[in-house]
Amino acid sequence: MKKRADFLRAARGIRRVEGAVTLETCPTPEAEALPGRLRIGFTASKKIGNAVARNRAKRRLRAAASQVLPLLGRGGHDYVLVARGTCVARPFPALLSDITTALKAAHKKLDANAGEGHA
RNA sequence: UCAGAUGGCCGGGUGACCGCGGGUCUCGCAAGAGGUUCGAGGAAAGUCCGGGCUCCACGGAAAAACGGUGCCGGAUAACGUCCGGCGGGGGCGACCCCAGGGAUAGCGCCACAGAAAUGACACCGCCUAAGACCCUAAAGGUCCGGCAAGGUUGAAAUGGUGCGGUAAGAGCGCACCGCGUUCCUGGCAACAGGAGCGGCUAGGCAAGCCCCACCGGGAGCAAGACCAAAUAGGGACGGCACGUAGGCUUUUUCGGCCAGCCGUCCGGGUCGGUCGCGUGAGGUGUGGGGUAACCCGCAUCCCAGAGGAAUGGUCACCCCUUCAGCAAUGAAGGACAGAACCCGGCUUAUAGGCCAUCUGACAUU
RNA sequence: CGGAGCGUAGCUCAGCCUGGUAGAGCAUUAGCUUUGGGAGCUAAGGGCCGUUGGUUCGAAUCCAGCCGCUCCGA
Repeated sequence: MKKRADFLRAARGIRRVEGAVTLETCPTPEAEALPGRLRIGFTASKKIGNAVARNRAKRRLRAAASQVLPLLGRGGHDYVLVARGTCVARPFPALLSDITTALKAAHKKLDANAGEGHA
């Protein structure tokens, strides 16, 4: 994801804080959606540090997401990973587990919401 | 062995996989794909100095104002930097620290204390020799005076110590030290040493104002150069409208100028783009000069560069640190920090480690 | 990129230029006043002057280096 509007829409969706990351997700809008495709974005604010630290945080998140999301991600959804303060110092396996648990929790909540909607 | 001093260097290593930015080659109409190569630092930081580069101003320049520098010599493109000396201070020593010109150009300040804080002074004191007086046998007392040794204060008191000298004293005289000055010797010089003279007249503060010498024109890569949309506006040429409507020429007539529409061309500027932009006060090796900073010759290499964004991630083994453990081993961690026009310095941050030279103490031979 | 200014008591500021004693208001504490509180009056406590060096006999003050903050110009 590149556009600011996409990030804002995801921020209004489901939020889940876990360890060194914040996960935000929502369904991809109809106009942008392709069957089976999920979209992902990364955010690192100035709280993380200078440009080097921010970029490193985003790179680590990108590396971790490329391992986790092909297994657990759902098509037709947008995901935003926000780096938190300890993201650069966090061990890589811990980062992976953070994203995994955040994803599972978010999906559970998503299913519950969908159930209510249908009922 | 312990404790130090100085100078220099490194700032994790190797391999595998997956990525990112620039250049280049191939394929492709293009989007892009693939190959190949390069891709952070000693401080890239703070922006405290100096320079290159670019534009502006200017007759070479000089002066005023303002700011800066401040022992001497050298290095350098230049510097407030560096090197070597000198002087002062600290340390047993290796060595370290110093904004270190001028206080007889002038102004100003020196709290409290103290008699007195600078055209020095006389509180406690010291002395009665000479002069006058009282009493007189003498001693003594008073006046007129002389003195600054001793005491007290303070950061600092017109130099210090000793001897002579004296009524008591005083550079009053002498010796040594300090200070000033003249000459001689050594040194490029700062300065050092020696001799003579002055007798002390010259307290401290210039990181108070100031004086003297030297330096500085101003701005900064968002500098600056080039290419160049749409729209609005400007100019030139041609055509249309053609004597009606508008403005100016004080008013009216005449006349003149401006103003309308269309087309072509031109130039300026905005959005945007390109260059500036890395062959350089360059790196490495080597030979030479110099005590050194540094300089010269030869060979060789091309070595980041963007839009603010790239220069990384993961794993394995090794290295180091901490913790646990008898050990095997296990766990946790790996400094300060990230180019943006460039270079020379300064300053500040920095886990840990390596090398060289030197000093002191102790022990052994 | 270039320049200017400010850090002093819990808070807001003087004092710095021209160096020797850090002070004011609010706040705090105690007492008086009031039936009690507020207001008022009186008194007290509270500061290594941002930090590290230097100059000086002596530094909040002068000088330099850092740290933090604010403002201005391009």
